[in-house]
Amino acid sequence: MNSHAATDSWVERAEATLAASGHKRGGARRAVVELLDAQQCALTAVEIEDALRGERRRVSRASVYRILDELERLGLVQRVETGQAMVRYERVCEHEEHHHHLVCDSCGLVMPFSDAALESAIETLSERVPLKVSEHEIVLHGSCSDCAA
Amino acid sequence: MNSHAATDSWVERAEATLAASGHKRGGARRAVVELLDAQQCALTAVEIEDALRGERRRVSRASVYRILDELERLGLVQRVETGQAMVRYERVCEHEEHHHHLVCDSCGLVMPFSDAALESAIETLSERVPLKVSEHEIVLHGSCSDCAA
DNA sequence: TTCCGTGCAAATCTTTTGCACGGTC
DNA sequence: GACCGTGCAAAAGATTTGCACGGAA
Repeated sequence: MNSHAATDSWVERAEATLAASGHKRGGARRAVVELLDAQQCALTAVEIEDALRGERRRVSRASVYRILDELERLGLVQRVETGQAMVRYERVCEHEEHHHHLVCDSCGLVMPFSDAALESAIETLSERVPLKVSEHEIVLHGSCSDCAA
Repeated sequence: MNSHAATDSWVERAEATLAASGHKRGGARRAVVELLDAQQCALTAVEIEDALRGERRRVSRASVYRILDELERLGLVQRVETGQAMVRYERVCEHEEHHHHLVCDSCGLVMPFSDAALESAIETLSERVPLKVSEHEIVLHGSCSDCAA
């Protein structure tokens, strides 16, 4: 029934990957997965808990952390370290442009950005470095338009 | 006696900046400053505490955090988020090349690197982005030569 | 029926804070 | 002598873990 076309949504891929790795379904995890799929940018565990409490169904914070942990292990989400108190998480899309983050140190706003020149510099660089590079994270800090005004 | 030439060491600049901002001297802070000056790369608060316990003089962890916090506020050290449990800190040198970090996710090793093309990509990019960029942090994750072997 | 997913509460770990004492200016 | 720097212990905040129950297979 399910297609395996390149247009599969992230939710579908997540569910499939979870099933393939021997997980049963669960209401809390489904809610988290659907919430993450609807996001523009990275969320903290607490933000996820709060969003779900109002919207879909209540999910305990412990479950949020456990679910994020498992999704990360399966490569479905990635951690984003913004230098703020809490770690953020966002879905990893196969067919989408790789992006990084802008952080406003004044109000905490986090925005995504992407830049081809930057990616290419990273790629070139990765081969000259004494590390078998698997991932990279870039965060620009500063003041957003509102805060700089 | 002290010169103010461009060859002033980081320790000297740190002491001068601290004095200028109204700080008295203190044995714990001097020990932390000297330890940081001797480092090749970023340390955690706990690593600093441990290193000092053996070497110079015992410094309480609370003091380590307070000292790092103050040094960061004065622009003398910078935080490095490696995605590991604890934040790392390293001195900021005026006359030294800006650098970033390689992190081995397997053994935790942290190494510095620098790359002109990367910096230039960041610089160009910073002007096109909806954020008044003040700093940037780049971390490459992977396996070091030992762990990849 | 078996075992996983989840909630709750307690534990753990990192970082911060309150308070008192001793040193610097 | 006034005030800052520091240690100690407790607090605070984020994340993890132990345990028991209910739901999925």
